Amino acid sequence: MGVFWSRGYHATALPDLLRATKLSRGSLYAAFGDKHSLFLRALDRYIDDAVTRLNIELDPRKDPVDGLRAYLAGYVDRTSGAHGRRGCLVIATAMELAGRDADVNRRIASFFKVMEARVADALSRAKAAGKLADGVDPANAARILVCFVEGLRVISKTASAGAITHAAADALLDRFIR
Amino acid sequence: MGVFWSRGYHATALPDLLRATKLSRGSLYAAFGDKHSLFLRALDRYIDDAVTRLNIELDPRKDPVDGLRAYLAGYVDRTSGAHGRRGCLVIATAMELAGRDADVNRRIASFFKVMEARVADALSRAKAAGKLADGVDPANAARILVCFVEGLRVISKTASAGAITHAAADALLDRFIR
DNA sequence: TCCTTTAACGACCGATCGGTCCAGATATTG
DNA sequence: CAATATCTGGACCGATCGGTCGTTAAAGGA
Repeated sequence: MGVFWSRGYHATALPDLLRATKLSRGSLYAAFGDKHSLFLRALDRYIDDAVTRLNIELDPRKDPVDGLRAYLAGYVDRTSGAHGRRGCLVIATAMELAGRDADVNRRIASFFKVMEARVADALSRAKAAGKLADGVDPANAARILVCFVEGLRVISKTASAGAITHAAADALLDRFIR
Repeated sequence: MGVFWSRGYHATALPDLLRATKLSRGSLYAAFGDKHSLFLRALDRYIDDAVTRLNIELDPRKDPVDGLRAYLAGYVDRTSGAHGRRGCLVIATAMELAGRDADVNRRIASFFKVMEARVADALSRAKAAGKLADGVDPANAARILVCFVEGLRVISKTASAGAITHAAADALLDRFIR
């Protein structure tokens, strides 16, 4: 997974995968089929990890505002420094392959949908608890937050997301909660 | 430019470029040097176009709030339907090459910086005109808006940005202006 | 112990990659 | 019109791509 994450699909050559898996060519093809299948496996694992984290942070049994704060803070941290420059496998894959690879497209679309749904759910719970500012629609706000964090990962491929970003994330959430 | 935009750097092979430029291999190399130089040229043109548009939309002589609205609306439109699925050359390049190509990194970083600066400037002017909501910091809000639009381009690689997105963009801006 | 079965290995494959270079067409000039 | 300069096209190059396959080593059972 790591090698695809660091380099992207096309830029990852068989020798890279062999080095990463410590397998020989033959064994790798016996175990995973082909490069594309192996990539799909890696992508699935990456997405699983992300969804798991999402389910923890935005757990319905926890306070939704705390959850949202943790969700945003997690993204800010993950986009800082070296981690940030590594980027995000989902976004890189979306830009590189989503348009021409149906298997990939399905996975990415579903992931974004799940994330937006989880965030929207947390916002709805916050609204029900009277913790949202007036006139905030959970669906719209969820899309805003998701776009914000994904955009974060993009711009922090080049510029490190420093203190400003943390402040921006806080400021964004503060616009929604009361 | 179009072929790099549609396919990405690595996935664009010489034959694609020959077809797109209607040049032969020899002529193309005489005119542009190599694939990398040609790509940089395409990237520069793409960025130039974007900056030009930015300068028009956020022209200091026009109303900053109108400008910001046009800026957001432009991105939403550009991420809808087929245009959206084509994605954004800057983002795709950022994810694909920024980490390993200094020339590319410089261009992308500078572009994001310019965009954020233009947006922050418009927000500052809006604040000076008393059009911003209480407690809104132009620098933070600028980062939020930039991340939002870039995130928009990412998620609309798979899901079409429909009416919800338009509403989200409006909702976001409405949180900042009074 | 020896034979069978399984799994790992890397040499090898055709295709295609980015890049070079020369033959021939075209245009220019005296 | 002829000689020269310019440019273009595509054959060709070594390297590397993703993928296959025969060989060899290891493991399991009788």
